[in-house]
Amino acid sequence: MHSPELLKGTLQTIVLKVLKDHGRMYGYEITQRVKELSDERILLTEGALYPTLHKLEAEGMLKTESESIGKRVRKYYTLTPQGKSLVKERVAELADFIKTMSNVLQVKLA
Amino acid sequence: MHSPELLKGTLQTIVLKVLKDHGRMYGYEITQRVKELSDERILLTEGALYPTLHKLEAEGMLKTESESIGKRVRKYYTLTPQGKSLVKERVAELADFIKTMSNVLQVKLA
DNA sequence: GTCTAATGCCTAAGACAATTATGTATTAGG
DNA sequence: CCTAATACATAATTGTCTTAGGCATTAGAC
Repeated sequence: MHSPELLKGTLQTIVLKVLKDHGRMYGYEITQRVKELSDERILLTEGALYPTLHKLEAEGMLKTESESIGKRVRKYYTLTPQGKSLVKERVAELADFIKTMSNVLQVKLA
Repeated sequence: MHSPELLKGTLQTIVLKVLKDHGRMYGYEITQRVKELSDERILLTEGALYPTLHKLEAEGMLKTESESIGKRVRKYYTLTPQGKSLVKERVAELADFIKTMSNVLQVKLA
């Protein structure tokens, strides 16, 4: 697990990007996917994830559909067209940030 | 300038690393060096820098010497042996974080 | 058959690092 | 003379996240 401080500011970008690549997903699924992609290093907490999803929805970046699985309800999220634009922006921004940090730290990126 | 949220958690690492590479430095000098290394993208604010330097000093990671330049006083910071260990840790941690993020975002790092 | 871990959603209180806003003072340059 | 750059510093506020709750269903172990 990474020092959680480093994750700050990256959560929205991660969520958006995973949704872009995978399409329709529900909250829990997103946490699992990120866990997998990050090799257990990024463990999204629910207290951070759900507020973020709700915020992105309120801003019109995501739309939702609820689906019943047995007696359980799943809430699926999909990117809106606006959301798709935002992903590009955010990913570009974070990629640029990563490159800048690599320069400053003079770290080689294999 | 980057979205400032992304910087969170990286400030200590940046300061430590710059001090390791350049040796004895004073606060203002650090801001200028980081600005240069980051191609104007990372502009350390004083409200963040000085508290960080003081904190690292209080933890025994840095030692200080004051020097008079004309009527002005400069406070020079140098890494202690403990500080040198910390740099390695922090840089390794951040490098690992960067790699993880690159995987999750599937960004190519030229 | 019962108990635990995993699945699945959610909100609220608090921590923490950084931004923004100040304050003070010196020095170089137009 | 006045402004921008140099140089230090602290306080109030902001924002994102962690921690800590709460609720309910389902699969699997024993």
